[in-house]
Amino acid sequence: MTTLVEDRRVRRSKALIVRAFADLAVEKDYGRLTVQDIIDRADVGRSTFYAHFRDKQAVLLSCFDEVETGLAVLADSPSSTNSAAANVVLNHAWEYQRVYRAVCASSASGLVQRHLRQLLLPFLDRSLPQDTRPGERVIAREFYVSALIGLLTWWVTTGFRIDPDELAADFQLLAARGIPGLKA
Amino acid sequence: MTTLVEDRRVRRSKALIVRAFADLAVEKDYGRLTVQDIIDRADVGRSTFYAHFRDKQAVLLSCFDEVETGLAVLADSPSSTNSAAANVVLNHAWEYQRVYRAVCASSASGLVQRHLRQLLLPFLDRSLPQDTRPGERVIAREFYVSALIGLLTWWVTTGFRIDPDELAADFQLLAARGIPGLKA
DNA sequence: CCCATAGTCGAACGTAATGTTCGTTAACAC
DNA sequence: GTGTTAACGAACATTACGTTCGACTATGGG
Repeated sequence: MTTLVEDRRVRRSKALIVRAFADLAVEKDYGRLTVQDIIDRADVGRSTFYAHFRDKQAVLLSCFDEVETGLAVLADSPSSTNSAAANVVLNHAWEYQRVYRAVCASSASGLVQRHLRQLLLPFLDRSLPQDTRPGERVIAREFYVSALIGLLTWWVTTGFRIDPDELAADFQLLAARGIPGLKA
Repeated sequence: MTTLVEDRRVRRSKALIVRAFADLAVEKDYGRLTVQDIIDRADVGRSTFYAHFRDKQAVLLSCFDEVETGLAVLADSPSSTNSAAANVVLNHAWEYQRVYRAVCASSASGLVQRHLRQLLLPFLDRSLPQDTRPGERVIAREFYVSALIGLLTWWVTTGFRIDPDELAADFQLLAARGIPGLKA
C-alpha cells in the first residue's frame, strides 16, 4: 500500500529545489538561470531534480500551486468573506513574500513588462494631474499604466477584434470614472 | 568614409532575423525558443546572427526599439496632440500588429502574467457587477485584473513598503471611482 | 567600370547545459 | 527487521551556445 502523503525525502528534495529556485529567481535573470544553478544551490543530485520537475519552468509553476492553494484557503476563511478581493490577495502576498518575490521578480514576466511600462509611462504622465500627493501619485501611476498594458496585451493576443479608438475610449472612461457598479 | 546608413545586407539580415523571431515568438514558448530556431527560420548563417545580436533577448529588445521610435514619431505628430495617451498607443499597436504580437505573445511576459491572471480573476469576479453588457464587462474585467497584478508586482518588487490593507484600500478606491483629476 | 571594403556563409570547434540511465547506498514506512 | 523507494553520482549522447576562420560576394565610392 502506498502512503497517503509523500515520502519525507521527496518533500525534502522538492522543498530544497523550490527554495533554491525562489532565491535564484530574485538574484539573477530568469532567462539565464539554469537547472544546473538550481541543483547546485539546492545541493541535490541531477537525477533527483528530473525525478520531480521537467525543467525550471515546472519549478516556477509549482510556485503558483503554492500560491493558489494558499489563496483558496484564505478566501474560504471566515475572516475574509467580507473583505474585498484585493484585500485577500495583498494580505496573502504579504504573508508569503518569498514566493511572491520569486514569481514577480522572475523576469519571465519582468522583461517585457518593464519595457512596456517604461515606454508608456511618459505618455500617461501627460494625462495625469500634477497636484496629487506624491504617495498617491505613484500608486495611481502604477495602477494606470498596468491597466493599459493589461488591456493592450489582452487586445493584441485576442486578435485586435475591437476598434482601437473605441477601446481607448472605454479605457479612458474606466480610468477616469472607475468601474461602474463596483463598490468602494 | 563610412556610409551614413547601414549596408543593405545588414538591413536585410537584421530584418530577416527580427521577422523570423516575431513569427516564432507567437508560435512557440519564448523559453524554449532557441537561437538555432531563429537562424533556421531566417535562413541566415550562424555567425551572421551573432554579428548583430548577442542572443535572442537582444532580438526581443530590438522589437521595442521599433515600437519606441514609432511611438515617438506618432506622439509628436500634430494629429495626436489632442488625443489621449491610450489613443496614441492603441492606434500604434493597431498599425504594427506584427511587432506587438511578438512582444505581447512572447511568453517572456506571458507565463507569469497568465497564471496570475487566472489566479486572480475568480476573486475579482465576486466584486464585479453582473448586470453590465457582455462586451463592457470583459473589458472591465481585464482592466481590473491588470491593474491589480501591476500594482501587486510593483509592491512586491519595491519591497512591500506599504501596509497591505492600505494598498488594497487605495486600489479599491481607484478601481471604483477612477483616478482623481483624470479627464475623461 | 573597377576596386577596396565589409558582410555573409559554412564549417569547425570548445564549452556548457540538457535530459537520461544505472548501479550503489541510505532512508523510509510498516 | 525487512522490503521498498528515493537520492546519489558518475557517465553518456545530445543539443545549443558562442566564437573563429578562410573563401566568397554584394555593396557603394570613386
